[in-house]
Amino acid sequence: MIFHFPLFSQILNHFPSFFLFLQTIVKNLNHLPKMSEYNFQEIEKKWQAYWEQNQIFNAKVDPKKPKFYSLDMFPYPSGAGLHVGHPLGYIASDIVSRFKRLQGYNVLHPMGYDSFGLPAEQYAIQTGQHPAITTEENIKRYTEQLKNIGFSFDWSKEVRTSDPSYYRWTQWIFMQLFNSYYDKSEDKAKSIHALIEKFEESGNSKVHAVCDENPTLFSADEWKTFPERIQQEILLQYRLTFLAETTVNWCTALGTVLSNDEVKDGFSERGGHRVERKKMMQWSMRITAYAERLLVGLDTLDWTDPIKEMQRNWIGKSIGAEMVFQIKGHDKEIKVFTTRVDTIFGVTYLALAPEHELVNELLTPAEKENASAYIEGAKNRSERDRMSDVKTISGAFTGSYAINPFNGEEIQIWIADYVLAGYGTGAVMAVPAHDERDFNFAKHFGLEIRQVIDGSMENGSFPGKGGLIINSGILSGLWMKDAMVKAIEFLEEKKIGKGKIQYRMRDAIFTRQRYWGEPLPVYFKEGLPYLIEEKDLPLVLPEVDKYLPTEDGEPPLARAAHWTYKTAEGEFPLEKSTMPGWAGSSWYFFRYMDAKNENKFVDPEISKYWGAVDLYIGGAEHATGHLLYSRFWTKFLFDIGAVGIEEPFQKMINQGMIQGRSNFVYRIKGSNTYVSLGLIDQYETSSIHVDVNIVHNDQLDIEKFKTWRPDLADATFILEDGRYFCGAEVEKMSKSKYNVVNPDDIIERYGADTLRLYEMFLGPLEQFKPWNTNGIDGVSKFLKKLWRLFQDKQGDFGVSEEPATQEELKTLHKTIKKTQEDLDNYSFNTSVSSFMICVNELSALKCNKREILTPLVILLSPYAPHIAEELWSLLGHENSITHASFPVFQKEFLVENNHEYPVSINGKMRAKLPLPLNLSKEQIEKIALENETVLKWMEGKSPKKVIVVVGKIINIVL
RNA sequence: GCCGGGAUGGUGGAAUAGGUAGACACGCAAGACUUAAAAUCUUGUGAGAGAAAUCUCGUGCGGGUUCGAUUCCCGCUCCUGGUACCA
Repeated sequence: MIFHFPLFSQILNHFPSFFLFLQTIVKNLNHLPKMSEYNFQEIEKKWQAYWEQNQIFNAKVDPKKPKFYSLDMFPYPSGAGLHVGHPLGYIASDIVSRFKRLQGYNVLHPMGYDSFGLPAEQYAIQTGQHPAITTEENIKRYTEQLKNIGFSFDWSKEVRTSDPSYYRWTQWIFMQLFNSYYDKSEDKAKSIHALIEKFEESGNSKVHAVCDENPTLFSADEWKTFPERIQQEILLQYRLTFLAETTVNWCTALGTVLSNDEVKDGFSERGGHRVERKKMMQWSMRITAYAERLLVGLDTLDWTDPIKEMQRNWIGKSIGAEMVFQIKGHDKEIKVFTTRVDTIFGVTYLALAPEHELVNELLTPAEKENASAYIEGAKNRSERDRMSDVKTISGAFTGSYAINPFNGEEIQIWIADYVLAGYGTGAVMAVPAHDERDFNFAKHFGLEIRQVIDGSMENGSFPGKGGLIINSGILSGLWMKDAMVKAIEFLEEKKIGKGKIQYRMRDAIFTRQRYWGEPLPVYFKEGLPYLIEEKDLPLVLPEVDKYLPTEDGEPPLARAAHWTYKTAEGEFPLEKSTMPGWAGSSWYFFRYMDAKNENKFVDPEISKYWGAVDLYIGGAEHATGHLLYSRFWTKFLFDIGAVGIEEPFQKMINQGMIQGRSNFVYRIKGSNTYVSLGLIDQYETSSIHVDVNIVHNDQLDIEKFKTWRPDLADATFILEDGRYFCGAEVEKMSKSKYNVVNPDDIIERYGADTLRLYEMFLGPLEQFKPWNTNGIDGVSKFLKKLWRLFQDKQGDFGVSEEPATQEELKTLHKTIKKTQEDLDNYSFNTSVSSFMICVNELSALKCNKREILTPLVILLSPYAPHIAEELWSLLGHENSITHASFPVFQKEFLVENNHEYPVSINGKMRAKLPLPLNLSKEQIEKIALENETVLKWMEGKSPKKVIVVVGKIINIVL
């Protein structure tokens, strides 16, 4: 406000404000803190700058303090910026982080960016803009938005997966995987050199290691005579990351490999081009080596059961047996995996996947034409298509027969696309009587159905688990379990099979034919892969003229001018594929600990101190991808001694997505007239999305609406009570639905503290819920009310030094207790309520005592840190409130002497009796039965039973 | 299909070792302050009946256990997330 020299009359007119003005001058002279109305914009800027300048949240290793590592899933910085749904989890973890600091923990709370990814590449293809530039801009925007919310992130530890100083270590980890194999006897990854030593000593027949199917056996002498080429080929069968032929969805028109999601009915989702299943050399990670440890490890984790269950299903352990069937008139055999070897006498046919290696050989001339056509058709359907189409039963007879080794019976061999090439052996022994799919198939093609477990076949097939085996030769009369054991004994005795554990999980493909990803530190000599030298890391992504594949279908890196590697032996081509999105995100939680280290991916001493993540917050959509890969890499890094923990995320919470809430206006068809919601049934209207930011409490801001789009300038309205009400619906938050709410707008209007409180107040963290800005006034009012507690009658800062009353202390300690309990349960929404109750009660008590307000401000500081810092400093503290201690709950303030007993008569609450808590059951009963209201309800009857629960309730049964 | 999660006022939600359903907010209504508005404050607000006291009903639906059920058990309906022929 600008101050003019006022005329006397004006002074009189503005007497109160002039008086205040003088008073402010006086206060300033006395160096008393001055206080105006709650100006969140000024306060929030001030404290955000203070935190940054003073490095308040910089986490340093401190062995004297207990540590707490609180982590958010880092975002992909998209071009659209943050919407109001993104920070939900970040706010929750920030509250926990700040709370833990108050409890004396040394807290590591970092943030960074998962900045390799498709959208930036897609944008680059369209515009020619280098993805690094787009990414940089997006990160800048994200960081700015995040900083506005006042998170206590330690920004000095920021990581970006697309930064060469970061991905050199992603490449380094890849190299370690390349240089390792999985030793089954020791159940851990070991150096490939140890394997070479074993080969030199005794060949590979005694090696117990995870490797490709059917490795060729060799002796030590043979190994030594192999040329390097052969040796390298063999080693590749053992390395934890390896090159292998994999079937991919190849789209010639796009010149690229597509994911299953991108293929619909054999055509690309984008563009609708033909997609074929093609075998391609791809890098893979032997995650299957860790299947059992990934499964068992789940038991040690504090995650929700649904997430653990999803991982268990994904790993998909099944215990069964593998056995071979001889083929009639053929020297080859068919290997099958089954979990129900007990039903072997019920097998009436074998079914092979269309991709099975033997199918073509098995076709007899009579069946050839029909079956070949079937195979061709099935091949070009993606696995997902085949699996989602359960109802259509299809298959073709090969004309060949297999022999059941248990009874010598001849059974037909069929080709069926319900059998998947990628699981087990790609061949199934079909038992129609006890497997639903086999049953449907057998019925469809009129094959025999033979029952071998006692029970009724009325409802078709039945699994008969635990049942009695019948019609089964040597197994007849046994219970399922015993039959399994006996059958496996038989197989092993005859050397035609063995007990086997099968996992559904497959090795993870590790290459993408894309530009914007980490280059693999690999070059090729005579077609075989070799690692570049460690001193040459990082292998920096080269510049290319276009971000598209080459004309002959090579990945974009093939466009780079000199994509080669020089060694003493010459210059060799480098790998042209890049790493997948999950590479960088599988270990970032380690890098945060020691983000600037140039010699190691993390210093062992530092990683030992911070250990595992104590609280990980993120969406459940990463349940099987990111969380499984991170666990895999952590276990590997543990095996090679690079880190000290086997599980990265001890505790995890999955926040629910925030959905959008769209608003609609209703236009009368063929006009520019809009009808308010309550009147739409009187007109023929069409509903149109309207920007939620020009609607408040479902009432349209008509002036803003008219300027929203040029065609609306002359719109007319049919109102209800002079107001225009909009319709609403919950949908995904997206630009096209005009329901995106930007945190920056909320912060500008209400402040970051209000945003933080409101996001928490919205409901339980895990729950899916729509964002609705209606209601934000409640928390905004709450903060203003809190502010007023610190103001005296003149509106200046003023707190009383008087000791607090019992009632005031009770209010405070009730809130301390609740806040602490809620934080332990991650129930943030109820904490906000309890703060409101507390401030309401203190306002009613007109309490402005330092003894109460100081601890209250600390309680609030994790939720609303800016206002808390400001009040804290007004209370005379020099230090940040971050360094304060969480108030100690004292239960003596909550001790009650009386309880208002609800009196129920026949289960219905009829009266209330305030009684001292020290009364006995008998005394309470006596008083209750003499009470006037109670007597009225008893209508002169005598009670059958009186239940008294001391401190709770009285129930009288008539 | 299978495996999770859920359903409570006009709205978001609260309350589970079984013990007063609807805390806290939003919205709405009335009032105070104000020349006026904003802001702020006060009161009311599950539904139905009644002038009122008060009564009846009420936590998706139908049963059950219990003195007492939003909470536990059985059977449904609907919504939602995951997964998809895994032999």
